[in-house]
Amino acid sequence: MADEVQQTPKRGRRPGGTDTRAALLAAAREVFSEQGYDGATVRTIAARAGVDAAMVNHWFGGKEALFGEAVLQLPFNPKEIIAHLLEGGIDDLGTRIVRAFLTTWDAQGGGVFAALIRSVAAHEQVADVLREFFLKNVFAQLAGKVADDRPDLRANLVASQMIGLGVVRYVAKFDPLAESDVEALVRAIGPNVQRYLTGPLD
Amino acid sequence: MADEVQQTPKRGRRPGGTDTRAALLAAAREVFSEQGYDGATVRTIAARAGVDAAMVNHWFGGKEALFGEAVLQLPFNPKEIIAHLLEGGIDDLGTRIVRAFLTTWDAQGGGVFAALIRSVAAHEQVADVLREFFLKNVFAQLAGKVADDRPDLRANLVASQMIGLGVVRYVAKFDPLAESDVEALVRAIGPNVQRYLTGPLD
DNA sequence: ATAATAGTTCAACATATGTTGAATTAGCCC
DNA sequence: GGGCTAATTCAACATATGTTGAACTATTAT
Repeated sequence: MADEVQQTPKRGRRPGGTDTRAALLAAAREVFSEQGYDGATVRTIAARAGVDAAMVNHWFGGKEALFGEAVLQLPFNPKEIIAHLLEGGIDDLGTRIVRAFLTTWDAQGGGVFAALIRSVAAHEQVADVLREFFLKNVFAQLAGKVADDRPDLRANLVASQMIGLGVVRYVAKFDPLAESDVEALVRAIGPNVQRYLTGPLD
Repeated sequence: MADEVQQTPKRGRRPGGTDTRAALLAAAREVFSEQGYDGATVRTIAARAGVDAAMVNHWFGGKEALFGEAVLQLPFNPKEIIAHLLEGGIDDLGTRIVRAFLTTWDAQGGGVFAALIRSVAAHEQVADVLREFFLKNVFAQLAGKVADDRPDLRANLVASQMIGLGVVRYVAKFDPLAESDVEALVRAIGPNVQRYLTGPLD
């Protein structure tokens, strides 16, 4: 009598070749982007992926490992980008750095950059990881190409302008900078970056 | 016989004119500086102040209100600083802005700047408050003094370089920039800020 | 087909945290 | 000095969160 329709069973393995791991990674990138490390809960991420929270531990071993795979696995390869930039010579390198920076992060809607900043700000450990990352992937490559005196400082100065640009455009969202089009900002900021690369520092 | 020394009683009102409210404010500034809004727990702040966690609710009504009084009440007056900077004319304003920025935040050991960034990053609301604050106290004053074309964008650009400098020096702590002395950075960064103020933007 | 394995959910645990109310004590006013 | 008020601590609550183990089901291997 009881017309209990056999719904999709709640427990046990799902039918079909579902890729829960990939779904979690995608959801994690989204939620970490929106909420930062602390704000993003395992439950929220799992819900977005349509699976149980326990899957995070099953597939990644925990929240922190998931973060490592989701956010630090950037949606592009910085090493390649920089190598490519350096091929173009150093004369208008500042301009090209700014353009590459903006087009790269704009493509993500700025969310990934904001997530990185949030995580760096919240966790000293994350800051350490990123510092290491910058040193090996960005600064090391730049150092050999810029002017001879104080190349490390020059790389830091470039980083300061780029990070500040990212914070103002993607996190704090100051107008009109947040709404300006890429080429206008390239013209405004590029020459300053160029001075950090090849100009006199005092 | 029992030589039980009468220790300071654990409960009840304390003897002497203790200013618990001020102690909490001081502790809150410290802990928020070190840990950011989420990282700083009410219990940690209260412990640092040497009182019970319930005092936060008693004196401030809750953690959020305490944060508002502790961190947003900056240890200096930005409006005055900027007004003073503008009195010196516009020719080397960029240099003087960088010097004022560094000496101001260096005095706090960089902790207050880091706390602001952490809070902005973690809470959208805090970001709104600060954006408003910047607009009224900083940008509005600058806008009338810089070059005529696109004064708002110029102010944003200056902010981007200053914020980036702060993040690299106080939050991410990239070397050698984090360890450089103030005047070296003034010489390196000042001219770039000056260009944002008075130079051509394209 | 049957057994083994991997994937999945559920419930529960342990911990951390902001908050609250009762109990307790010091200062103040008459 | 006696009562009233404010200050303070303690214990407990409610909630949120990362994690874990048991139970259950689809797939895979034999």
